[in-house]
Amino acid sequence: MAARSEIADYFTITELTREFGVSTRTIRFYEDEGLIKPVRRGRTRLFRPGDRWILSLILRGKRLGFSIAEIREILAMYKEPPGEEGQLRLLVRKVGEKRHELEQKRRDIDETMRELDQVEEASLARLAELGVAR
Amino acid sequence: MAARSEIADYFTITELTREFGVSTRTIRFYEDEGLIKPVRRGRTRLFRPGDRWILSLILRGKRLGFSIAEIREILAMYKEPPGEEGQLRLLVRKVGEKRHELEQKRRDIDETMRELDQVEEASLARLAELGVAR
DNA sequence: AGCGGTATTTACGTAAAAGTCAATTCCACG
DNA sequence: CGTGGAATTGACTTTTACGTAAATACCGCT
Repeated sequence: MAARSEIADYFTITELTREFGVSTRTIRFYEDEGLIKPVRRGRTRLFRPGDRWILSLILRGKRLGFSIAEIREILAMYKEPPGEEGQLRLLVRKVGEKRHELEQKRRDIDETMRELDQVEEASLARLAELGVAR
Repeated sequence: MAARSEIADYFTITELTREFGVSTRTIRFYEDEGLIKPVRRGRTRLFRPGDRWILSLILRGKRLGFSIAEIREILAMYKEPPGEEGQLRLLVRKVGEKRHELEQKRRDIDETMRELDQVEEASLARLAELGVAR
């Protein structure tokens, strides 16, 4: 039973590669970048649920076209809110900016979807013609 | 009046760089990649409205995290639908795949938005506490 | 004819995000 | 105890998407 680490609540790196479809190199890269910090037993990495959660956040960010640097920023927002007022206001502002970016992406998706709909419609219409003609 | 090309309906490369906030290098790169095909007067590029439209599609694709190769595929879908049935069916399938990708991105955006909402809420709550305490 | 400004071409450079490869190291098992 | 399979490390390589610089060309104006 090599698939499951013996002490529960820990994932091995290969479990995560299988679950998320990424390579070990990729996960190690994110660790080198300081995004994930798995604990170690000897030299081998042990990923806790929190690490797994962060990995999923990273991959989600990548799907949305965010760079590692941007993902790092987003992750930073998820830490406990700072105690100081100025930092809090700054955080609120950053959240607002990210929201605008995401709204733009949503508009981009909607437009693209509409265009794809038209492509499909035209194709189906053309197929119908062919079907009738046969 | 160097800003506007004298024969209407044509845009110069710098007009486009200004409008879209990209460099001439970027636009030329997309041309090298075969995505845009401006006409030439001598050696200088003249962009027609269609070229401008394609450029906006490319940049929209980039905002959504698509690679040049993926954008090339999407653009290919926008050409007149093929006449042959097999090609038409293939096109319809590709459109479906892209739609799934976009739907995934939309889910990703929604999740991220929800998390940002929570970050903002927590921050505002913390700010309120500080306000009260002062 | 000369000049300033804009475009083009060619070629090399580079940063981000991994892939690949080789050399260990660590174990659990027979 | 030694061996095969998973993990790690470090170094080098690759791909993508442009940046940047140098040399050259063209265009309208004076």
